[in-house]
Amino acid sequence: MRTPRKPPGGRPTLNDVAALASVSAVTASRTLRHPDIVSPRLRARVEAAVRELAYVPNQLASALASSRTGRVAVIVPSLTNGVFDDYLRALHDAFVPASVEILVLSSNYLPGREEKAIATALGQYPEAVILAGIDQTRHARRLLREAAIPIVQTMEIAETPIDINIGLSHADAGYAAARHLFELGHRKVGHLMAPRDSRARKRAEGYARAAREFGVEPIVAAVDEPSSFAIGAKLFAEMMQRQPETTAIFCGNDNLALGALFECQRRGVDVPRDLSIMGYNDLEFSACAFPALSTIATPRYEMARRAAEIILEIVRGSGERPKTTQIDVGFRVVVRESTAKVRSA
Amino acid sequence: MRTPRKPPGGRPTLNDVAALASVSAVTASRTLRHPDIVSPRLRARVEAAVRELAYVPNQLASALASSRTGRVAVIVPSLTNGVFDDYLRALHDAFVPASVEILVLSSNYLPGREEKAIATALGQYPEAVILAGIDQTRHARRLLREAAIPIVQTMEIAETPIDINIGLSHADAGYAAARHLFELGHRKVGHLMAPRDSRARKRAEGYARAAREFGVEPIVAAVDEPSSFAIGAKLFAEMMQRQPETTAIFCGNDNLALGALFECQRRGVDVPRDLSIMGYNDLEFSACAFPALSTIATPRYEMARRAAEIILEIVRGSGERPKTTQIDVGFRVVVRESTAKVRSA
DNA sequence: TAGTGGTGTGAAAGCGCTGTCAATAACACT
DNA sequence: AGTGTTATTGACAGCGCTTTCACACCACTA
Repeated sequence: MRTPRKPPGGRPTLNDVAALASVSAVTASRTLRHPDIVSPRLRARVEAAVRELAYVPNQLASALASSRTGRVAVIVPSLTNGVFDDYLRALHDAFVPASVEILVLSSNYLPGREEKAIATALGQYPEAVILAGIDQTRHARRLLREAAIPIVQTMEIAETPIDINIGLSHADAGYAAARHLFELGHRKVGHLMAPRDSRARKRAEGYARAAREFGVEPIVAAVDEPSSFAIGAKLFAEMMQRQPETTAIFCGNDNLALGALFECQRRGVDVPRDLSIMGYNDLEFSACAFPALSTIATPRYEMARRAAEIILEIVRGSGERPKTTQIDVGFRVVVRESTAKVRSA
Repeated sequence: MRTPRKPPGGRPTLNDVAALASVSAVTASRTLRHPDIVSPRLRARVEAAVRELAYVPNQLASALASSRTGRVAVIVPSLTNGVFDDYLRALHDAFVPASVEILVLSSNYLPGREEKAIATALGQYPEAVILAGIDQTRHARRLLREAAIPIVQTMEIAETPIDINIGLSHADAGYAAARHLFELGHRKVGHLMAPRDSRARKRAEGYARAAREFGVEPIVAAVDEPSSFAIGAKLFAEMMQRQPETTAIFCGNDNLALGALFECQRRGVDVPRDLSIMGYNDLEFSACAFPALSTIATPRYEMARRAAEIILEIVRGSGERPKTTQIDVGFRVVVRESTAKVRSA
């Protein structure tokens, strides 16, 4: 005589619902899953039982039995970073109405953490995985490939995508940002960056390329910390000490840019008269800052929306993969008030 | 002769690992779960098989069998909002090392959505639920109670908590913010708010109470949209049109405050000489803005950290509930540069 | 040599649900 | 009444894993 493993009286199960409604478990299951194919009387009975017991289906068991989890895993480097606001909002907007759950994991910009996050995510048997970035470890790539589900790498364009890829070239965008400053006549153009983000490193490459092209020396201030407003101010201070004659800066992201802008205001440096500031990402505050930040608009909402669409298409639809497996969503140079022609001193 | 439901050749299972390592499934399971109680030789064999097959345990099946999901559900009103950055970071910091998974769901500040999110969360059989806010619907409260797991309501202090409650009084904090301005001699003190957030409404009550106490007329500009920098600018513009003689504003959050500050700069309104601005939350940018924003510091990291600690204590520890079930973490009035004595005009 | 206790491993059952298919009920028609 | 057709419901097995308990094996003691 073995004792039952769990004492009775836990949360109600489908069997409890079925018993209360005097039907079989299968029928109860069907009623919940396909309410429109059972008779109305039965449906009413089952639904009453559900309410009466405050029954919540065990999604674990359901997923295990049906091998459909209705879940999509999203792995982003950081939650605490305006960049992924629009991105996650787009995913919500697309997936919630389709009653697909979103499992968000964060990797803190560490490839090792990302690999772990990917393994964790795959353990949940998601029906697709959306990644921010393209720099997965070897093992992570293998795990993803063997999962045999749609994998979407976003944010960046990859040379060799794992599967589907929607993004833009951060090197090109960084180049365009720097070029914008050079074309305004600036020659002492600094770059502020937080290199922990691999995409920031690519933007820096673009900046370096532009500098080479215009025949000027790159000036970079970097710090290995998560980027923030305060870091922007700090890097700006550092740069002005090292290179006081700098007339323009390109910041690896808008947070750094705004931090730098604040520091300018604090020091009485007039932007853009004395110094031009170029941001990156076009976050919400960038348009209403004073002066409004010139920046690179990256279509983050768009990227995530399209990722979601493609996934829904594959998972819900015919199951066929779209032919286009790589989409370059591009970027836009947004010129506002914080950048201006260099003063012919 | 029934065909198998799933074609073979999907992802490897524990059985595959066991077969490759020439052991039974039980042993393989044990090896993965308690590596230190099996013989080293065996462990090496099993681990080799795991690597060879790129095996990822099916967390669903594991959770179902053990009725332990190792998962905590977190329901926040918004991901796209600096307020929950520290909060989620604290949860990560506490739970990830304890290998507890965090399931983050967002309710978009809609009680109906929150109820749905709660049901979804409970379907995952989390071992605890952390809620931001205290305004759950009746049915949601019932579901939570019947789940018989630790429920932590955070951010606000509740009259009648569901279970554990860690927060602060937003009415008192709003009162303190307004009072700070009144004590600086301001009498025309406006309040900018986005009332979709119920905590913002409570701060507004505190503001109204302070206004009553100081015998002045409350002036409120509100808009039923998610708060943002742009909305802050817009509400400020609206308020200055209606009440041009306003000398101070209390903003329901720092985003609104910064938006208002930008608008001041744009209009040439000197902060704090012409106008004092008080924010709320003490987000990262508030300290480095120029002028640095006076604000109310809410210990969001702390709240989440303590929530996590209590949960880990209950789940991992003795299983006993701590006696203290409600913690008021308080708040701090942070006076920086954006608020000053009213000019005796 | 039998007995003891510890260590390492495996067989069986079942977590809560769903897919499949068979069974029944309900109805129209010849 | 008998047959066929459709709408509705139920029995069974199994998803991949863990728990429990039994068993095999070994060294050691008496």
